[in-house]
Amino acid sequence: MEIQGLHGRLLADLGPAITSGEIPEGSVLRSEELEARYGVSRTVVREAVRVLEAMRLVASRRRVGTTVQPREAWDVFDPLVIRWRLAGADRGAQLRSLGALRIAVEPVAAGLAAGLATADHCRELSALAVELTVTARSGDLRAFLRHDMAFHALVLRASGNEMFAHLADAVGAVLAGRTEHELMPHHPAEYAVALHREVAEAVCAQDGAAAERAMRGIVTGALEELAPSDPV
Amino acid sequence: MEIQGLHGRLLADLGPAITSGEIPEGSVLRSEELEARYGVSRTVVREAVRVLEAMRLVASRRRVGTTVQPREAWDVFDPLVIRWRLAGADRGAQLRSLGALRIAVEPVAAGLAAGLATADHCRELSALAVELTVTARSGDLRAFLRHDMAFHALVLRASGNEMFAHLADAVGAVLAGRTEHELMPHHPAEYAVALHREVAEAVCAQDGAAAERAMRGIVTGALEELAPSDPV
DNA sequence: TGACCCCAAAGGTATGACTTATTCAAGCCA
DNA sequence: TGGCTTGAATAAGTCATACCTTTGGGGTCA
Repeated sequence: MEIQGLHGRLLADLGPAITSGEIPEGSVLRSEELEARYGVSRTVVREAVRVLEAMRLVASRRRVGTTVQPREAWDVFDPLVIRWRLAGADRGAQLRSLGALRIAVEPVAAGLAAGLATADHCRELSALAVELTVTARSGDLRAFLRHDMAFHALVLRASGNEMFAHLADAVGAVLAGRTEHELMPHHPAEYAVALHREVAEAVCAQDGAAAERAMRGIVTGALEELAPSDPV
Repeated sequence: MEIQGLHGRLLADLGPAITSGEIPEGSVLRSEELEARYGVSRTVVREAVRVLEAMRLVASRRRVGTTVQPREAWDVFDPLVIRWRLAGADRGAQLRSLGALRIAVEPVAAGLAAGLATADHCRELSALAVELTVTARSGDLRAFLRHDMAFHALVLRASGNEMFAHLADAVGAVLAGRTEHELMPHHPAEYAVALHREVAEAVCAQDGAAAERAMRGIVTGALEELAPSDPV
């Protein structure tokens, strides 16, 4: 997944530095300076800058240099930007944003999936619901996480909407981040697991409204656990 | 907005060619060939390719070349990818995807906005609702579109969620595409305009549930007009 | 048949020369 | 004084070329 080559390394260094605020908005990076700092050639610097520019993290102008853009300009849907922000100081804000996005998207995706899911989808979803139940009871958080990610990714894929499907990674990152940061109880709440079973059943029964309702319960519950006060 | 420079021109040429399927999945582009075809230097080709690679439209490998990726790999949230697809053969699929995304996001955004909107937001939203009513009645579709885009963008911004806010352009593109392609009745449906007024009122009254309900009415209605049969 | 090796092909990197746009300031005119 | 023109400095943009590195594929040999 990681971009290879020197420009990839540069990108992996500059990107997080910008999204974390270490290089603040308005900073000016000059090519020559970057060449010297990283000991690479113009070619490499230019390619990395071009990619950052496509993400709207920076903007280069002649005679001025490459300016770090204000955060409102950033392409916050770019997978790399999301990952960098989740790994850095912005983690909290990013998790809240994604939480709201989940609230919006996942219930609708579940509703659509109920109308489109194949028999295979249904089987896999049911199996995952069982796994979730088992691993929640045994307290195996790692396995629970793995199945939880698979469950949500499957629903998003089964929705038949490519944009929803592409949010699977981001949703997975949220779930993973929650577990990594010990924001999960040692045994996942039973009500949440029950809701997952409900989603699976509703999808298999092609009951879109029920699937949507159950999924809405899951995501709103998740956000409340994360930030009880401020649901933005 | 458009990226300047030769690499920008290359990008603006290759991007649409790929998203439209003119250059099909699996095609291999060699740098040398692109240099010749566009009469530009290695530098320029490489920078353009690097950006396309960041969008996951292509992947380059040594000894092989730059391969066009399958559409499932594309970063479908990238603003440029969205624009290119809307402008090309994929227009229909892209509009349906975005329609579903609107159904998911806009009601939630309206609900959040009700809890966060400032007095200024409220004033502007109410003013836009009035404009919508007037221009709908007079049949001035161009002005109606302009205010409609402003209305939805404002709600998304007022939601306080940066990811929602960034969808404003995409939503605007959907609305614009609808008008451009004569998919609108000459006089926008009165029920839709009434729902816009309801959203404005609910947001001003800080009634999140009502705002969400009214907005849901708008977006589901919009999608049904667009594709009565298949709401994916 | 299969394992191994070698080479050519294509991208990756480095570098120097040159071009072009843009800012900033000095100078000029009103 | 104030605004306008002009010119020089600067940093990005482009080009051409040379060389490095990886890797797929074909050929060889056991």
